[in-house]
Amino acid sequence: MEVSLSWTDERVDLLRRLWEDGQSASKIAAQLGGVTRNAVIGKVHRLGLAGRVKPVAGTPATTRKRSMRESEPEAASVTEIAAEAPEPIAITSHRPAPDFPPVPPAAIVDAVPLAVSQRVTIMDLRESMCRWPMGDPTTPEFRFCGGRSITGLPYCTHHAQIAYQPAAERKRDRRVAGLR
DNA sequence: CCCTGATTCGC
DNA sequence: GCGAATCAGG
Repeated sequence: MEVSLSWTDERVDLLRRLWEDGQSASKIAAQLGGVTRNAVIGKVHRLGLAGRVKPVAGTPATTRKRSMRESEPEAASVTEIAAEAPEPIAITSHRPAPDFPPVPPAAIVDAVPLAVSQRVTIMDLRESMCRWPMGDPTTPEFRFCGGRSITGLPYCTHHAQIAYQPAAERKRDRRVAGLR
């Protein structure tokens, strides 16, 4: 049967946690899988938990940009008033985020479909590079994927999908290598 | 150029 | 309700 990747309770719940945890929409999308960051943002708004980082009133960033598609010179009202409103929200100090699986299960490490990457040694590994382990870490032949990693995550988009498969989907969802 | 979230609107 | 396209900004 086809598991339609929609906003199930589980996925919405995960979305909530990650968002409130300060994760960016693109990272959340990468971990959810099957959705774009736009989808995530859209959902976040629909859930009513948007406006995470609220700039203090008076900040240039507060300047509301409306009328993108519509050149209608609408009088600013609700939006601006809302922007002026006091912030009851106590800014929860930056949590380094409980972070997720540091390393993928050894099981898949062996089954890694090395194909796209160039593989680098730990010497050449940079912050922006995928840390997906390839080979036996105890041997000098050990390498990392080295592909362009999602900022904030240790893996490239390809390996992130493998490492962060939602438990719900994982059991039968094998679309690992087939995204856009 | 990389990224961020915000908004609109056709579906 | 959903999310691509778009916008605005860092």
